[in-house]
Amino acid sequence: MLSKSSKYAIKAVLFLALNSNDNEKVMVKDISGPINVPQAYIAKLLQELSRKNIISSSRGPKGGFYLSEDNRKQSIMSIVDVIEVEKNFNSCMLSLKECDENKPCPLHKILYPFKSSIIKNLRSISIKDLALEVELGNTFLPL
Amino acid sequence: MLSKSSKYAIKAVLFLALNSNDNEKVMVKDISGPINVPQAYIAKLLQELSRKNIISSSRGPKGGFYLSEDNRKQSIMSIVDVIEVEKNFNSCMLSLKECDENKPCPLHKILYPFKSSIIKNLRSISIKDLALEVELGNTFLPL
DNA sequence: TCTATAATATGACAAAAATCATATTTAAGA
DNA sequence: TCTTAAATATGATTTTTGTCATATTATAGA
Ligand code: FES
Ligand code: FES
Repeated sequence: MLSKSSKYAIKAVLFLALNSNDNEKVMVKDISGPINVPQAYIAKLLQELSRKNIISSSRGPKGGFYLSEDNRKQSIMSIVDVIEVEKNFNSCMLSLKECDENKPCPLHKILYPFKSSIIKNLRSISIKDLALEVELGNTFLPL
Repeated sequence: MLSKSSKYAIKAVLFLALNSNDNEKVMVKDISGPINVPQAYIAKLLQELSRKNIISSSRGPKGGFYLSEDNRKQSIMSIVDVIEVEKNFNSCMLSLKECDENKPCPLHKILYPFKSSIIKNLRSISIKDLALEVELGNTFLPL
C-alpha cells in the first residue's frame, strides 16, 4: 500500500505538526524515538522533505525541523509524492504502465475506483487536518 | 498495492483460465511469453500456487499447468494470499501491526474503509468471473 | 571571529524482493 | 524398461529498498 519510507515520513511530519512551529524546532534525535524510526533513516527522509519544501528546517545551534503555517496546509499526498520512489501508487494494478480506460485490465473495474478515491482523499486532506484529529483525541499517533 | 509477484501470479492464473483445462495443459515456457514475465520466475510462482492447490499441474511429457473446474471457483484473493509474503495488505497503513478500531492511527478513518472493501471484493470474485470478462471482451489481458 | 551544534550530502552496508540456474523427480510413450 | 519431457526443489545472483556512518556546511551565541 504505502512503502515503509512513506509511512515513516507521514509519522514524522505529523509529529512535527504536533510538536513544532516557527520558533520551536525539533531535532532529529528527538523525533526518531517517539515515532519509533531509526534516527539516521528518518534524518534522510526529513532532509528530502525539507529540500522539497514539505517541511522546514534550519541548521546550527537552536536549529531543527519544524512546520510553518504554509507547510501545514499541504496535503498528505504531497508527502507521499516526495518519498515514494516508484509511482506504483498511480499505475495499473496488473501490468500496464498506466491505466487505460479503453483497454482496462481484468482488475481495473474492481480496483481502480477505490484507488482513485484513496488518492483523491490523500490529496484533499491536509497535514493540519490530520494533526487536529490527533489533538482532539479522535486518532492516535503511534508507537 | 500488490507486489510484482502477485501481479505476475494473477496474470498467469488468468492466462491458464483462458488457455487450459483438465486435458489441455500449458507448459511454463508457453506461459511466460504471452504474459510477459521471465520464465524461471513465473515457474517458481506457479509451483507455489500448485503446491497450495490454487492451480493444478502434472509432470512428465504431456504435462503442464492447468485449471480444474474447482480451481476456477477460487477467489482472486486466494492467489494473493499464497504469493504475498508480507501480509501488508492486511495490516495498518501507518505503523501498527494490526488495525485497532479503538485506537486508530491518523490514516485509519480515511484509508481503512477502502482497503477492507478492496479485500472483500478480491475475496468475492472468482478466477472464473474475471476470465469470463476477458472472454466477453470487457477487459483485456496484457502485455 | 571562534566554537559548538545543528542539518546536509554522500555513499557504504544490510535485508528483502525479484530474477536466474540447475540437479532431481515424475510420468508418457516407444 | 528406457528415454525424454515436463514440473519440482533448492539455492545462487542481482536489484531494490531500507539502514547506517561520516565528512561537510551553516548558524547561533560567546
Ligand atoms: S488498467 Fe489495470 S488497473 Fe487500470
Ligand atoms: S490503525 Fe492504522 S490503518 Fe487502521
